[in-house]
Amino acid sequence: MFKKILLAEDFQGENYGIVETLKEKLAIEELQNELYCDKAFTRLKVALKNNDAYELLITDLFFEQDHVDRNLTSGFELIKAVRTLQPSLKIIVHSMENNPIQINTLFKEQKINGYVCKGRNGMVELVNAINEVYHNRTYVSPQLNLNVPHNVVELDDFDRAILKELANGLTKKEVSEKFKKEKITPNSESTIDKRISRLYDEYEAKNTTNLLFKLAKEGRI
Amino acid sequence: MFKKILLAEDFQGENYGIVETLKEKLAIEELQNELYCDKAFTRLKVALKNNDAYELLITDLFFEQDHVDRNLTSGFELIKAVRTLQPSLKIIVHSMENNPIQINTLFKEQKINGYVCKGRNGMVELVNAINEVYHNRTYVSPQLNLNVPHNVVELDDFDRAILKELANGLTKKEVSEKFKKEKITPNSESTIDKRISRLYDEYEAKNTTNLLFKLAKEGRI
DNA sequence: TAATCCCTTACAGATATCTGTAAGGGATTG
DNA sequence: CAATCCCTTACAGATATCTGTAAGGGATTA
Repeated sequence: MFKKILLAEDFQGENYGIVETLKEKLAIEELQNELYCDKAFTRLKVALKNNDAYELLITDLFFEQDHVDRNLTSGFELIKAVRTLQPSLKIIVHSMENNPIQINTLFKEQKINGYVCKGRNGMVELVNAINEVYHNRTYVSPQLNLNVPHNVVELDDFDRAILKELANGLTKKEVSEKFKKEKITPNSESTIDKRISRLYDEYEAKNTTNLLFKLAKEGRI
Repeated sequence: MFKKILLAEDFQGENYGIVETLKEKLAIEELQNELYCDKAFTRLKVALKNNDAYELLITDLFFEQDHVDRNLTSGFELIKAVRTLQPSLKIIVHSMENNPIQINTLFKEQKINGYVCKGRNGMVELVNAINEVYHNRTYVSPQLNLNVPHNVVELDDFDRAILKELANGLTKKEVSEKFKKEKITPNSESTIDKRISRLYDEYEAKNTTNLLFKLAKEGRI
């Protein structure tokens, strides 16, 4: 079994519940926990430097902001940072997120090893996930159906850049001007128009408001 | 200290974390926990019938749906039901909800005794809350300021009706026409315009897209 | 090399949005 | 009763949105 595990989870109750569960069900020699992404990252970094690297990271995706300044603000960012630091680290995500697209992306782009939904069976699943991942298999909560090829058209960086500004209430003209100022290309109003129109088709949206609302609800932006 | 406490919390990890914390920090003779509202309610009912009533209920507000049929689907409903069953029961709510209006309503209308936000300090606060409530005082997580609803202006039914249609991509003219057809008043394009403009002020939104996006992200619609 | 495709851009016209002004009516208040 | 407030509605003008057409350029392919 894993000898050294790090847990990143900002809810104190959940954090404690996981620690106690893992102590009880699995014989983990070293099990540390952190409430902040930055602290978790520092731990991983120091351990690696001391040739005593962690073998498994269990992390939440959403971390609430409080008075503490932070660099890494979410599990997504933590995972991304970890992957450049210690690419071989096993990662299990434990979160409320249930959007198959987001989760699929984590498996595909960040090569995470397991995904467990918080819920009524969360601890049982987490223990199973750790066992599976230890044996180099992946684990996904059974209630999730990741096979949704559907009309999944991925947003690219340009799409996201446009959508971000529109979400903030800029007009297309303002978006165009901002892109020109920031040397983002393409940047003509016309091209931006075209891109958005294409997204209307892809996401079956009727107008900008409808598009942004749908994407926000689906957790894509 | 309380002799008999019931916990209603659907996340297994959080549930376990709370139980272990209370076992460790407080000497509770009887501490039961349930993952479903209905089961919690049944427990309360049976205990009351046997003249062995619970003294405190700690409950979450949101309970995820799964394959199990359910009658009570949320902490709100559980609390409402409890108040007709056992009006004197002390209640502490432990949830992610941070909308002051919702929480204020719980204090005012349901006479809950404490409110603790899930978070990095959740367990410490929960223990404090239990102590306070035991001494007949109320407890509210310090990060919540219930007296300053700030920019929190509640949406009324008319607002919601308009926003729902805009989110679905209807134009204001179409919304007006739909309202006329469905005998929803007021329904002139002008009044709908005015309402939305008021919401721009209240939520500091720049246009419809920005407004809908903000509200969607805040989970208000 | 020529044909083709797709992206970028410009422009234009029909709608839609947003912000004023203003009139009328119901409810409240002095 | 009159003054006042607020809601509803109409209307108008300046912008913004959305959808076409079309021209030019780079990349791919026959």
